[in-house]
Amino acid sequence: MADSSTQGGETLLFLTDEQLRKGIEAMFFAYRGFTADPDRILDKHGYGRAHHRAIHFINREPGLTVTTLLSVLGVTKQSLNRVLRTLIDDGLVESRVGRKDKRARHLHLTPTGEALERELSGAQRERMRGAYRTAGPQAVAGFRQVLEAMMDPDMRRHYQMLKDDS
Amino acid sequence: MADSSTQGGETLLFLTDEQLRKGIEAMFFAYRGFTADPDRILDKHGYGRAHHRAIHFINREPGLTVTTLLSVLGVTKQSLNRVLRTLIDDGLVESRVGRKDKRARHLHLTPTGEALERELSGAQRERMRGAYRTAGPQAVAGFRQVLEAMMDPDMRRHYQMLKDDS
DNA sequence: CTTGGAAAGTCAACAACACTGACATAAAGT
DNA sequence: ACTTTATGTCAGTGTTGTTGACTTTCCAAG
Repeated sequence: MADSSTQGGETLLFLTDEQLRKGIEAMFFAYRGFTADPDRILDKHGYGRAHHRAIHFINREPGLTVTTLLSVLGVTKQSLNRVLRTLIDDGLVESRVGRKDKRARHLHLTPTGEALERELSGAQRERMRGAYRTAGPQAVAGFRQVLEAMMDPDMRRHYQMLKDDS
Repeated sequence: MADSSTQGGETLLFLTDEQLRKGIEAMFFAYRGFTADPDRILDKHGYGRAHHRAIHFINREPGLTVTTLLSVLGVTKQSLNRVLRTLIDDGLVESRVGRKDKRARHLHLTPTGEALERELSGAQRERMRGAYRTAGPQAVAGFRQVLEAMMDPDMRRHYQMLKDDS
């Protein structure tokens, strides 16, 4: 099982099961840290992780439609609707009828929504910034490369859509 | 990539909000890919992610006690107990009364449990192996360094307990 | 030897967040 | 005119997490 593989002329990696498991557990434990800070903030406001995800992607791409958000998040419309409903009712998200296509609803954050978004992403960026600083610039590049390779192709498309600064 | 310079011997990273957000989304999308394969397998067997986590850590450290597992997973005993109950009733996990301390229950996988563990970890290792190969050996080191730095200290202890091979 | 507390298990209630299925409406496209 | 798309909603269900209360077992300290 702890095999090394020859990939026709490509880089050879000798990966033992132990090394792979270490990577698997790193994902598990790191993801917990990754969500810990936002979870605390969300709890204060009476929201959950699902609200965070919606807010994040509405902020990333203001005016995106419900269908687009649905495909990014990978959940059912019933599930998203429950979350979106509360955010709209609470005045964090605005749903505007499309001008060209009047069926579509374009989602925007209100000033209140933007304030929560900043609070959430600020905490998460601090965690990310700290990890980056500890690990160093070389590590950051590798981190992103491995994560990108780990995504399903559909999700990678959404990811690569984001501008990069690199 | 990440701009860097040296100041007082320490490497400084100049990280824009866009770069940090890219890292945040990488975590989000990658974690989805990371759990996708096991989720499909678990579904076939009528289990969920919580069962997977329990099986994983019992396999990693056979004979660990319920309390230890509780602290690794970071859930309440009521929540774990529900999951553990089904795994024991289904004959995947064995709960042995401690010899020294008869209150403690030491958890082991049965052959059936080990079979499911191999199925699950095999799929997850394949995904990890593929990502590693795509990204290259340099990237793998960075990946692990950033993830480790992202963990909460308590979780990092559990992570570092694992032997490494590297 | 008694007692305090730790380890484990269980019951009940509840909440967040996902799912399926069914159905309704409006508007766009053919 | 007919079909498809986008959205929203109602109802029901399942997994996984939470609190709180309570019991049994049993180690260990007084």
